[in-house]
Amino acid sequence: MFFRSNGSTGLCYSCPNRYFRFCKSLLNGSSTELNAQAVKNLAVAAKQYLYHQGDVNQELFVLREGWVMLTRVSDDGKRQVFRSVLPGELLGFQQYFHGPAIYSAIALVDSVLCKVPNSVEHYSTQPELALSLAASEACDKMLTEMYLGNITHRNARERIAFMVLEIYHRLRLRGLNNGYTIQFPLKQEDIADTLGLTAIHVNRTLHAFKNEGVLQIHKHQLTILDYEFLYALAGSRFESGYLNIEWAHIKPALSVSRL
Amino acid sequence: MFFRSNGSTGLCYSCPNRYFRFCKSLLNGSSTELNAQAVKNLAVAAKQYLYHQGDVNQELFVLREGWVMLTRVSDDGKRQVFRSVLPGELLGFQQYFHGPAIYSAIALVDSVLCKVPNSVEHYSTQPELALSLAASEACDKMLTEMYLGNITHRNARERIAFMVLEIYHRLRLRGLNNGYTIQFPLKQEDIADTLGLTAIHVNRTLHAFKNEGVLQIHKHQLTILDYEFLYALAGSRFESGYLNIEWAHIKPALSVSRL
DNA sequence: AAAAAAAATTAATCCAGGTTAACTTTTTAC
DNA sequence: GTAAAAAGTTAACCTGGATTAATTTTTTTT
Repeated sequence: MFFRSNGSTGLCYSCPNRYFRFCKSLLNGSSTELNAQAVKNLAVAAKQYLYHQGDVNQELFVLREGWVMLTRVSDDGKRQVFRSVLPGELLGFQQYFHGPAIYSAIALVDSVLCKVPNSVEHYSTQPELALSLAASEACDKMLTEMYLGNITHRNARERIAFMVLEIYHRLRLRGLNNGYTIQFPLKQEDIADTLGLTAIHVNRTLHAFKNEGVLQIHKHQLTILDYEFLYALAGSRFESGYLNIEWAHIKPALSVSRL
Repeated sequence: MFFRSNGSTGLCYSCPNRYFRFCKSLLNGSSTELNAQAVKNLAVAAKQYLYHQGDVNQELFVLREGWVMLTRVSDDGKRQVFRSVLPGELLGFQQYFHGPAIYSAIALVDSVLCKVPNSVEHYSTQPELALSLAASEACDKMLTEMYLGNITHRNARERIAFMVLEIYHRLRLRGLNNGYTIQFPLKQEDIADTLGLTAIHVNRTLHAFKNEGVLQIHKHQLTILDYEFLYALAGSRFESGYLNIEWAHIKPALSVSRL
């Protein structure tokens, strides 16, 4: 990991994430010194932890590029995967600044993060930023609630269909798809620990999907072969389109056109 | 439902929830006109909906007294229970003000809510309030994540043990317990729809707990008979005590003493 | 390029919790 | 106070996904 200041080069002004809510608030801030100019970049190599559960004094980051996974091992030794953090999303906010982290953050591919100012004083002078933070937390909460709804009362095929579509759509809104193909660094065990299944059953299900011509994963590339089928399996979870409320309002052009 | 203004009577100043973070911020606000004085009370009878999924222009509330449950029926007809809202907690915030609600809010017992100011302009003049909002969302997110972790990879007994302890502790922090007994308006079907079980299996499990002298529910009163046993079942979820981080910091005296 | 480690694959067996179908008790409505 | 509806209870049977165990493929390290 290394830090590089963004102050003089003003990387924010050409960042592909600059239209995402929190970044926009940073750039719109009345005091550039406390906002975009104060952002520092941080490179993290694949498989490196950004921080570990229990760490204190953690910073607030926006993922600039790459893929970060939030995960936690509980006392009974079981591992829970909370979610993936995709470019433009915040990570590291906690209700109490500098309290211990409840989960670890690991970069699954080479990633670049932006460390952003995070102090009560800072937010006091930038109320819009504090509100963006609340919106970001509300968005994460909604995503978590969707997963909760997906996992309670739905079977393995439906869960996996949901997860694949959810991630596909989140990447597509960022233009990070190539048709129906996306980069997909999650292992089968990661999928299992996200959905409350065993890696073995995830394997069985993915294999069935491949045989049925629904979906295939090969060398960290995921291709959706039968979108309609997946949608029919997972669809009722997307009904109100609340998955992408935030992004849709920010990058409307991207959210519908490109495929 | 009826509204009553809080302005002249200043109900906030004697409210038992006034030390909870969001309310404290309201009371601390520089402009009392825009804060505590602007709060309006709203009474909702048991079994009445406060709002329905899909409703737009919903307001932001703090639950003053009572019990509100957040629930949603998805396209496939299945019902998901998200969580219970207990006194002092916020409900109704969404990333986009006045966007459609993703779930319904129903009062399970006669309840009183406080409608609080909720507009961009308002938060702009009260950055501390916006930050409290972010903290509240982060707290909800954490609770949802805990449930997600509880439900993935844990069996029915453990899930129910967790849920009972979680709710018991949240009530106890508010002094809303009577020893090991609490008011418990949730039906077995509500528990099932929260935990991803069937009502029948919840019934079986609760019955077993009763026979084992662990726990009993009778006439909407829940009594924990063997706390240690429940804790051993659900315990590893409480390990870092992050359940009550927010409250512990605000009402430390209550959180440990009374039982 | 070889060795070691990690991840994916496959099969056999088993059980926690779902499903269906009564039936009983409690609560609500009139 | 009675009827109707809702909630809780119980039992029999069944299945989706867990468990265990072994093997193959891929990735990483040296």
